[in-house]
Amino acid sequence: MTDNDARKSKSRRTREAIFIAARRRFAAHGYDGASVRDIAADAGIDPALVIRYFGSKDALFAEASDFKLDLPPLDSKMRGRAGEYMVQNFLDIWEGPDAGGAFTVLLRSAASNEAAAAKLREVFATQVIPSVAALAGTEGAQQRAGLITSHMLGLAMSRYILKLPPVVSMPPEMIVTHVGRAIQIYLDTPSDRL
Amino acid sequence: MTDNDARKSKSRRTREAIFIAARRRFAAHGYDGASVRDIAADAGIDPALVIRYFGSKDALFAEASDFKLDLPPLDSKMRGRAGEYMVQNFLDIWEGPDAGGAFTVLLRSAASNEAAAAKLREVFATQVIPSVAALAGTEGAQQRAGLITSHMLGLAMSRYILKLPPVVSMPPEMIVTHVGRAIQIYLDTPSDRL
DNA sequence: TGCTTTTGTCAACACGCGTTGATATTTGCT
DNA sequence: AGCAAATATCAACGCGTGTTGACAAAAGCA
Repeated sequence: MTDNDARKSKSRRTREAIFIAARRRFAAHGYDGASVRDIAADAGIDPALVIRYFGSKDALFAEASDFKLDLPPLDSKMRGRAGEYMVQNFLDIWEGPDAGGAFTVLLRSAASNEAAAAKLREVFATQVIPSVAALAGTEGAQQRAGLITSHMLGLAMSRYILKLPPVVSMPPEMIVTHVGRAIQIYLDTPSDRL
Repeated sequence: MTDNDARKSKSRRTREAIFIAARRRFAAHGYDGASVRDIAADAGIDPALVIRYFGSKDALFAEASDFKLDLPPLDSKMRGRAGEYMVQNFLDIWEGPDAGGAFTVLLRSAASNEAAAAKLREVFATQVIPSVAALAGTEGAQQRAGLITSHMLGLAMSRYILKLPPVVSMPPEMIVTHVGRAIQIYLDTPSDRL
């Protein structure tokens, strides 16, 4: 047991164990496919504790699928390369140490779970659209964001959820180059030509 | 009861009623969310009949999610506009009279159901890749198909499954124009620059 | 040491699920 | 009409689910 762990109260540590197990299970099997009993088993505790710590399976899922995109602000120098930059950032998030994080949880369940879908729509409205607006102007930001998200979401689905073989084995640079270019076009298209 | 119906044996009609109800339920709620009892209720019959006619829920789902893309062959004249053409075709399928068909069933469940995901991968391998190869050559067809599918799949997710408002309300021509152009680029990029 | 609060276990509940076999009803044929 | 086959109903099974409340062990504090 590390010092770090020792400093945490026991309750905090089990709560975290449950949370981590839940995120992994939800990310791998979706909301329906991950049972409270499975999560409890992974965390090494009794199923009843899951409920005691989080109130309900729904509440646990809500917490496990909560996240912020916080796209780092764009350096003005790379205007014109914002597309590539966004895709690179996207890959970093999905393939970084926190893979299988809240985003995976959300996307895995959103297609068959209305609550998850609603949360995803909210993320889109409150985080994606404003980002795009800051980058390419308010006018037509919703359409731009819609087109960009269509591509990014499909990329995530193909590569991380459905695991289509050619998409899985594509080198990151290739994705950055080509998808980046497509997104750049969506950013650069003048509003009156949308 | 129409003549058409009258000609069908009673068993055939109930089988079809079950099938239609199943496709609707699966398309709307996914594999887990659609229960045999729900489907039976929609079809106006006993749950046991569902099993007697289809063997199991799995088998019913397999049948309800089976489909062929059969993209119409490209007229050589519209080479150079193949991207727009593909997107137009895509929209026709999704928004035509058979909306909520097998494709919706599959996509709605693929994220949280491995069998559905496998079937989607199979469609991609046996129908999408060859189509792209016929259009842009064998070389790099897998990567091209991967990039194109990333965009198309994401469009389907955004517009029909998750229903992101800006994407839902986009006029078809706008989608055809912009997404079509992105796909055209994926088709036109020389193999050695992939 | 004793008492209180925290943390965890256990058994059980009510429910919905897919599926089954026995039984009833309807249909088609002679 | 009467028998046989096709079609549909019903009740029940075993199972897994989320959740609950009663109880047990552990920890913190006087």
